[in-house]
Amino acid sequence: MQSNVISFPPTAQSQSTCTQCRSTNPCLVRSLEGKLRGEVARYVMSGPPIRRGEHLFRQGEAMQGLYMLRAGSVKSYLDSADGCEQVAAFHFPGDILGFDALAERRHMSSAIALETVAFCSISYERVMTLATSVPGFWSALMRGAALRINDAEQHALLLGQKSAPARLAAFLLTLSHRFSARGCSRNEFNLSMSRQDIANYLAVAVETISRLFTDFQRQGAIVVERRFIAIRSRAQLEALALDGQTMGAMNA
Amino acid sequence: MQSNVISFPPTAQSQSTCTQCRSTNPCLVRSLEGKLRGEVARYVMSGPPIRRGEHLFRQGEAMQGLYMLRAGSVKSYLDSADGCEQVAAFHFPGDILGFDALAERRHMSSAIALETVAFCSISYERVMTLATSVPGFWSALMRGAALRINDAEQHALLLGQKSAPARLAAFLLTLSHRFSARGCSRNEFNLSMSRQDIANYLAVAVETISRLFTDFQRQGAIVVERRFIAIRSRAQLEALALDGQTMGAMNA
DNA sequence: CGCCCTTTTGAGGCATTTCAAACATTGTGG
DNA sequence: CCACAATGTTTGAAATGCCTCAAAAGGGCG
Repeated sequence: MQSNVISFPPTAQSQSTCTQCRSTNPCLVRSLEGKLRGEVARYVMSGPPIRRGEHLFRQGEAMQGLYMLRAGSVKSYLDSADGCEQVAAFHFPGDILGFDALAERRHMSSAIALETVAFCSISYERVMTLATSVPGFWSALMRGAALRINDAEQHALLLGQKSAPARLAAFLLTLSHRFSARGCSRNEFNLSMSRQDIANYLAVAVETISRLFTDFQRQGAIVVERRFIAIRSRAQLEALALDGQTMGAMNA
Repeated sequence: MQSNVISFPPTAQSQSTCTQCRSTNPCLVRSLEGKLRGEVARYVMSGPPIRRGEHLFRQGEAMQGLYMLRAGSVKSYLDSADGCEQVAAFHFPGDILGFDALAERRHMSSAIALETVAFCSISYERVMTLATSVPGFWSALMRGAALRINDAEQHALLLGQKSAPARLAAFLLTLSHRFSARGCSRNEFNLSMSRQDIANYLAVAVETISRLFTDFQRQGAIVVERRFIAIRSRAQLEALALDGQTMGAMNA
């Protein structure tokens, strides 16, 4: 698959597009108070969109800054020493990417566009400056990082405690929730990721995903047609998602 | 298991113990420059130690602040809707806990002491204040959060891409690394967690952990005696850790 | 229109789990 | 200090969910 490396948006004072931004998606800048918003907006860069298969950043690269998704969707994944890949998360408009690089100033994961993606960015230096000068900006960032932690921990819970059917059901419900939070239908949506991506994220074989989709449909819980998903019976899906798995898994 | 709820250290101006602290472990405060250190140290509270089985905080509780481990070890875990538990991480001296609560101001996971634990804490309000007033404090915190993200993502990779033997081998190597980074032997150490905890963290059955320990020992890679572990052949362990698992898992 | 990649479907195999039962360890009260 | 209970650990044998392999069907795109 083609994967051009995307150059970071120019650091020169390219005009911030925040003032003209018509996006209705959640946004780090827009969440700030009016006066502070302008302060931050000055440093938000907006580069050209990137297309499917292009990387926002790659594991091992030096950190440039943080990225804010404005449109499209992104998959982030890790490469292990032995060449395996693990999809860590899917990102949608309003999500902030790049926290993984804040410890070592170097990306510990890669992020690739699943479809054409528009995004904004703030350089690491600006982030540092703004964090201590603009009240609210720091906590907004910290909140973003905390959300990523929560999401990653939930991911581990999913992989560790749920059966394959429960993982897929929970995945669909999570997507539904995220879409509805962005003003989209919570019962009908299109998947921007392939079956392969879903399989990897859920740590099951592609064939299993395929079989489960048809099973779920046969049960009347959903309707699947290629990448289109319609939730027919949320209750049924929720029941499927609760089916624990294997081992007792009790501790503490 | 008894699990008394530990009250948060008094918010009254109890003297910070930072100045008298003799700990040689990594520390958020000690990592700051001399002058700033004093500024932060004023707000670091030190409560009484808690014993094995007592909680630092519980999932769902309102966030009080952040905790810095000074001695002992802690296990953090998530409860899912259907009563399953998933161990998310093990924490050792120098680690910061509580980031999981920064998004909702409410803990999304629980933390329980595996042995007697000494810790310091900073209230949420102080964290907010210090973050914008003390240069370096913000980035130190952010770094802590980023480390937690990296760790959680590695955890998902482990669960998603490795066979049971590879998971255990990788786990032992990670422990070895963390202990050596704290000045302890990297080849001999005592596990502070039970087989059950390890099994849950690695998402395999307890019996499997038990069998693997004896296998590893039989292969000459390690010596196990109760909770004591000695690494005999690091190379062999590393080979075991690399054994990928199941499915091709290629994407991007 | 044909090649290529993704998705689907089927059959068999295997790593791990589950179940069952000894065994060791720790803590407790007499 | 020793039985006793409770918990944690080990070991064996059988069961199973999911993977692997194999191959066909379906779409997208040059």
